[in-house]
Amino acid sequence: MENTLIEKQLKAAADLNRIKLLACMKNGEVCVCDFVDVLGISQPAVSQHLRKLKEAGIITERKVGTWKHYRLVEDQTPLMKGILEQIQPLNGCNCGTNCCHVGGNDNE
Amino acid sequence: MENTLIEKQLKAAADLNRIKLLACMKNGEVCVCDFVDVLGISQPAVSQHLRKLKEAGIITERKVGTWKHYRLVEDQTPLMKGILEQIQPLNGCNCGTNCCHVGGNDNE
DNA sequence: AAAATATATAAGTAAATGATTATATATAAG
DNA sequence: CTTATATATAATCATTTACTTATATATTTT
Repeated sequence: MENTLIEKQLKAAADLNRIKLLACMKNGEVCVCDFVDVLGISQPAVSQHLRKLKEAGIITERKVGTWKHYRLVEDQTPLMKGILEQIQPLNGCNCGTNCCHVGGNDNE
Repeated sequence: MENTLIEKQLKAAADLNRIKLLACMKNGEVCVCDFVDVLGISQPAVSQHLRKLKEAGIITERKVGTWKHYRLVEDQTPLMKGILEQIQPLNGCNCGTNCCHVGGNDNE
């Protein structure tokens, strides 16, 4: 893996809010609205963090109606595998439990 | 390992110049003057990068007369072990070969 | 002791970053 | 078709960062 990709992924991971986003996604898909509650920052701020993680190839997205579900990509680089192993999963933030569309959960 | 240490070490590693410093030190001790040539930045800039790596607990130093030799700490955190594995060693920058005191090498 | 050398610290600056508010887009619901 | 909802983008701003030059400290050499 070349140094520039290493740098890009390290930069993407080197932020406490983005670490928390990754910690959330260790349990599965999460939608944007959940992250807003978890991080206590504005929706656009969350959106921008997610974009940075996506551009580094760490996460991917899936559109579900109006919502967007984000998750870790399946084949992480060796670098990200190692980093993700060290991040403790964060519960209570995935769509299944407290998503914006609780009571009408459309995960299958 | 708690998230704040993870963040600190990721931030310390998430810079191309500091990645190169780490790549140099994979081969052993390096002194500051060597880094100046390798990175093409000023001596104070190098000094500041090294301080950041030191404050994150990634490297340590040893004083040798007027010089200071820097090296990776022996017991890296699991996080840093993983990251360092992905950084390719960079040759031609350690004290043994082109140090400021070539011809009077005092490594033992 | 004075001069030279290696490194660190301080002060200042430009660029990058992470937040905000405002707005745009897209889908869903009435 | 209008309104509401979820997310993204744009514009702006404050903070942090990475550099520079200037200076301080410590050691060695003369």
